[in-house]
Amino acid sequence: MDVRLGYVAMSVHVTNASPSKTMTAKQFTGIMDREAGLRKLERIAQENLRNCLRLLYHNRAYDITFFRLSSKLIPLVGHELTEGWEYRGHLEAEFRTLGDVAAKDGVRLDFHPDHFVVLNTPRKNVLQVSLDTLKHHIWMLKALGIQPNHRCVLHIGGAYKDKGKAIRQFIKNWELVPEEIKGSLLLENDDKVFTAKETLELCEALGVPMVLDIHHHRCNYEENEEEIEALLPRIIDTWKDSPLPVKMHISSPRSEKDRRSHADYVTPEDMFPFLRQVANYTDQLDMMVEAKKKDDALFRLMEWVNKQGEKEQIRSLNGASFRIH
DNA sequence: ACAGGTCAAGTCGTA
DNA sequence: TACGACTTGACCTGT
Repeated sequence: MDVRLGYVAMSVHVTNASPSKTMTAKQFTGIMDREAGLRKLERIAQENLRNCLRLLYHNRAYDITFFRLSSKLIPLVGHELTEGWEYRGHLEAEFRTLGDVAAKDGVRLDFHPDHFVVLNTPRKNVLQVSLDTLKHHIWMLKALGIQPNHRCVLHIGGAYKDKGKAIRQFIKNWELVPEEIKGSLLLENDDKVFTAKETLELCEALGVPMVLDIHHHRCNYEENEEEIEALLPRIIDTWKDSPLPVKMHISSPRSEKDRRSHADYVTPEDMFPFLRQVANYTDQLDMMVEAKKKDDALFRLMEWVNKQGEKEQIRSLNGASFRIH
């Protein structure tokens, strides 16, 4: 199986290159001239996009071809204070440049809209805002020149004291989700509420590919649930109609006491034995490394591959990719 | 330069 | 009904 590693949003090696610079609503309100405020937001967004471009050049230099974009590229977009803001024309050129570089390098880009996007909410207004946020993500993907299919990862959402009911609410709300948004989505198991098995069953019912987060699974599974390997063929099968390789998430626990939080680095023992299991079911995998040390965690894993890999029958391909037998 | 508090958004537990 | 925790980087304020 060929594995390609990716990292999330920002680099610890490229400094002063945040893609998530922002302005608070309070600051925005304090600017007397609203138009001047909007121009400032546009300048911040342009800076974020230029920083993303620097990250893509960094990725190019190290053969990293899998990357999650920040969902905070455009500050205050979707907030009621900026209603009617015509930001698109001001940012199209930057998005196109980014998309061109990513396409040239064969980079897989995706988003993980944050936890305010909740598709199984019983509140109409929350659903509406969530859908608006997703529409905005689809606009960004198109501005990058990317087909929006299977690019936005979400969790199922809240439990609302009854997980069965919460799943039924998801399916009910799904009817209200525009087709284009449905097609852009992926669902991921979370670390507190919905287990891998529950997420898988929903994905199968809706025809949505599933992103398995193995760390979340280790934090959250039913006692009587089958081993993860029993679910792997079905998880991988949810990708059969996708143009993209299967994607999973990996991280290590911060500490024994705080097992849910992400550690600085990924412990090889947390990853490679698991990859061997996955390799029984697919020959290609994109693995998103969710570690505090971002790209440095990825470099450390590749160092391990280069040093220890041979005796484990793991061979470095180029940059952040390797082959596991 | 640095430490500590605050920030749009949702959900959940507690009071 | 209201509030802090959750979690996170960025930014502000005070020193």
